[in-house]
Amino acid sequence: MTTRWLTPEEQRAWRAYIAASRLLEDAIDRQLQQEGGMPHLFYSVLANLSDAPDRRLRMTDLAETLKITRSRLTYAVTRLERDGLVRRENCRWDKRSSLAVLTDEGTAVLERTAPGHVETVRALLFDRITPEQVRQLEEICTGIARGLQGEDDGAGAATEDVPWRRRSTPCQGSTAD
Amino acid sequence: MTTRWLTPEEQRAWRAYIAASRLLEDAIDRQLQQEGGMPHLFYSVLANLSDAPDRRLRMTDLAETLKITRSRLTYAVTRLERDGLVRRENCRWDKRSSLAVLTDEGTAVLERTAPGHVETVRALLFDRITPEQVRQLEEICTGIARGLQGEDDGAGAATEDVPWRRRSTPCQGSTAD
DNA sequence: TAAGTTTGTTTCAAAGTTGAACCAAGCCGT
DNA sequence: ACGGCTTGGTTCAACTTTGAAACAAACTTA
Repeated sequence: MTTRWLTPEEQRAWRAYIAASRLLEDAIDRQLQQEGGMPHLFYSVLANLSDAPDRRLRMTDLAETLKITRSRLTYAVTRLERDGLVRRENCRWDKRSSLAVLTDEGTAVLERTAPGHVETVRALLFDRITPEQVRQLEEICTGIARGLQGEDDGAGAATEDVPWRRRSTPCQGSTAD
Repeated sequence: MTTRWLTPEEQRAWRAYIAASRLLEDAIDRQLQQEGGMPHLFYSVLANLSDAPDRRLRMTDLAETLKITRSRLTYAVTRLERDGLVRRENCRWDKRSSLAVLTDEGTAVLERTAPGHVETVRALLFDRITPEQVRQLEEICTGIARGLQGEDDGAGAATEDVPWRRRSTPCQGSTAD
């Protein structure tokens, strides 16, 4: 079958998207690196832990919400652990699992870093688009993400609710990425 | 001044965006790595050269359109050169500049790889959003990108039109990223 | 319960990225 | 023509990411 090339509109959108996403990530990484001494992903690890019940999360669950590989997360947590911002803990119910726990120092760093980060995200993104566009963006991205993750883990049966699989309870969450 | 945290809508949009962009890039990188033996960025280098007049571009110009650092581009081109897909050439007008030139082999690889790539972009993105959303996406991304690049090079005087700075002439361009 | 499978995590080497430092070559004013 | 500034590109070490392989602890089933 002959390739369905992109229409001119699609091409423009695609190029704009590539450009925007690269520029945005770069800018955020730079800001966070300068003011927090860590790349965006590492910040997200802290932020997600901070929003989790008891400030701890299983490696796999964290990797899944962050949409990264387990291997990548292992590296990040190892580094954050070396810096004392996170600590590893063994899961009591499943000896295979390990939990990443946000330390007090990690919390402090996060609290010190969050305002600048949010400021940046605002300045670069939300201050530049209308509320209507915020909705559109969410809508678009949600759809894309759904298509991309569901592919293998099927929208099938809900995960059994064993204690160590409990999903995060509502929290403040103003810093999470 | 107290931080202006993200509203719930903004948070949802931000998270959705992060998730979608990570998943999307990963999927595209995987596809291209498998079927083309190179990451997305390297493909984009080939695609952009292919669309350039005479299939060649100054390193700086290429880096600028790709929104990456010169250093990163140097690495990519070095690798592509090793693989014979790109060749470096000295600029006749400015001895500092070097041009990246797409070789015949590079063209061949690109032509062989492009359909699969476009297919993927379609399947993961454009087949999942409405034409209206394509427009919205372009609009949003264009705005963000504008804000992010203009910051230092000011929207000021247009670059002088010396021969080796000539901007690309219209081409087919159905594969460019 | 032993064998086989799946799940959770880490390890390791190869690949790619970052940012600062460096070297030329052009540009400008004197 | 000389010094100083800017521009184009590369280099290098430190860091991060990738993906396959290795382990170990559950789970399943005969």
